[in-house]
Amino acid sequence: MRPDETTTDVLRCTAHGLGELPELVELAIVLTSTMARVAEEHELTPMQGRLLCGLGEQPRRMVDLAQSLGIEKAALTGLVDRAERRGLVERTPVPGDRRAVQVTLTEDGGQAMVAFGTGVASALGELLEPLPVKDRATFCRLASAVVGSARATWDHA
Amino acid sequence: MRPDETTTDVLRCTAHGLGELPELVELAIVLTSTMARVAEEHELTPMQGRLLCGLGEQPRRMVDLAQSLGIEKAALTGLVDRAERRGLVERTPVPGDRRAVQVTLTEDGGQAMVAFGTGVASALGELLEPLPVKDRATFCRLASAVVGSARATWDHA
DNA sequence: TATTGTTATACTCTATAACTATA
DNA sequence: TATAGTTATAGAGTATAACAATA
Repeated sequence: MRPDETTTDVLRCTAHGLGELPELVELAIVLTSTMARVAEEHELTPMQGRLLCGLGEQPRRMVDLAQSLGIEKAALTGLVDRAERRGLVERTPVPGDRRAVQVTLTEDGGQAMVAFGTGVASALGELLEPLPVKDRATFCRLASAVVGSARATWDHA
Repeated sequence: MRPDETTTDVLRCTAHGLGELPELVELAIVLTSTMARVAEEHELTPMQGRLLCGLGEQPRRMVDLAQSLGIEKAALTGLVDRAERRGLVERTPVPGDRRAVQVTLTEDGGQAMVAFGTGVASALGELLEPLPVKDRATFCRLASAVVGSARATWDHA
């Protein structure tokens, strides 16, 4: 099922004077739904997609991954359990610290990761396609600026 | 817990030639996290926030709401059950169709809806604050265009 | 027969608290 | 003591399938 507008209705009422912010709410929903659709096409949950992408570069420890994904380590335990059960990732020991474990991509997981990544990039590309070429770059640049300042704020707090 | 980058890593590897699309993935995460944070500040789940906003204008029927939110009607039953248990909404009969029910905001639900909507608008406003004034409008305009074309595509399919 | 909504069931994602093992 | 990770528990959100009541 695909969402249409809803959350934005109230913003149109309560946020007058605040500009076109409701568009950002819809944008969040469109982007999130798009990624969820791509994940589903590859038989992944959105969170599994993010997990695989987090392992694209190299194995990561649980603490590290939990932080990257913005979830508690206990939640990650379950996430990795399920991904492991599906043959996407493996837990391996970390040399030099017998408390820790590394999570690594399996062969299948690596393929799923690449397929998902490619699919997301392609789907987002299609989303921008209707825009004039010049606007696409502008939009990405501004998106990047917003993300950057948001992260800067969070890191301070 | 707040997420940092992760999903975008693989895109940087697999999506070369596709431009700055990874920024859009991060943007989705930043926007979604921001709305989740605001919901939490008002003791709502993100989905409850969306539900309340969907009822801001007038009562809605279950089928209608499920469609707006992009979930199955059975899932909406549970969502409304929990919201009703918290005193945010009520189920009332629809005159003229004894199969249907309307969902309406309670007094509390209405206040929560306005508070949440205001909070979201304010939080999104802060997110744009670091941008030059001119860029803010541009960003919202482009966001609106992306959303519009995405919805147009979905409506066709 | 078709539509509206609920119930039953199962799974994913999440948090908190308590625990084990290692540093 | 502090850190890494798991287990236990509880709750939210979701889908599918089967169902009841009404149109």
